[in-house]
Amino acid sequence: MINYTDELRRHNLKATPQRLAISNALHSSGHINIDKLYELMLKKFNSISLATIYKNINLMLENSYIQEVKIPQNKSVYELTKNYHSHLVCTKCEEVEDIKLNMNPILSEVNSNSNFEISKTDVVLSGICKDCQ
Amino acid sequence: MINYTDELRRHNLKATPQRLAISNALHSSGHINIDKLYELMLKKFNSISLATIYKNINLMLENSYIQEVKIPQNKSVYELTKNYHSHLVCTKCEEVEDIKLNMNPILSEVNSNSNFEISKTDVVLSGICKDCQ
DNA sequence: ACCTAAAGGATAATTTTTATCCTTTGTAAC
DNA sequence: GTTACAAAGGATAAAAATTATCCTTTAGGT
Ligand SMILES: [Mn+2]
Ligand SMILES: [Mn+2]
Ligand SMILES: [Zn+2]
Ligand SMILES: [Zn+2]
Repeated sequence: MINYTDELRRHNLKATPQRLAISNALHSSGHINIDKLYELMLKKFNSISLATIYKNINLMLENSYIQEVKIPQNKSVYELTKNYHSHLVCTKCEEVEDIKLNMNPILSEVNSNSNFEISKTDVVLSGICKDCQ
Repeated sequence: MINYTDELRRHNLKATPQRLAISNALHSSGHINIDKLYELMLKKFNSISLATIYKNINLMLENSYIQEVKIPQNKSVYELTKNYHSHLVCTKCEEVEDIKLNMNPILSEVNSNSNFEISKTDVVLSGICKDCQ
């Protein structure tokens, strides 16, 4: 149970109990979609509003406290902002893993092939995870 | 104005006028989202139903006639299925370009770092396109 | 302790997507 | 070319997802 009060404030977000709980849910799940997050939050706050979830997710995204990861053929998942990394998505169990990949080969390839100035790379690799094979 | 009759049938899709028009819209735009596609189609069929657009996009996806590309912070775009490639997205003009990238460096990196069996890679590079810089 | 802008909850409204139902049509068999 | 029929289109209702509104509560600064 990490205390995210300071981290929230650093992103100009008031440290409400709901936000602290969302932070911990994101931390312990790693990556989670809106519906699952709402389910989890209902266990802690039996009358939390779905609107509160949406409002917070959107505000946290605006303030870069969290990031959205778009998953092929599935709902987006959200995670606490961390150092740049790519994602592995298991098509069986739907689990999302972080993986640190060196993007230099790709970035230099783009550089030599086009005049595009890249500012962000989103890489999602789909397949079967260790546990599912 | 390419005739997509055979290509549609190859994917077990009846060649209706609406589907032929959708095919051509996808071909000439390269990548297009649902709303823009609907706008374009309305010009050709002034009474086409939005439901027809959705039904066809979903069926075409199921039959692998088209592919969805999830764009960070934006709506998904759709394209006719072609050989594997990655995407460049301009954050200014929103244009989506295809780019052929060699994924081997990444695939081998994953192989040495984990037991994940990759079957598909989705790479979206965001930045500023040639025309916008 | 007090003040106030911001956040939460309840819920309405809006937007997005899917389902339904009836009419029309693409296409295969004759 | 005609026929037959499953499939597709259009209109629209329904459902699902997301956002807005409004009033109450509260976090955090003074
Ligand atoms: Mn991650
Ligand atoms: Mn493409
Ligand atoms: Zn798995
Ligand atoms: Zn551009």
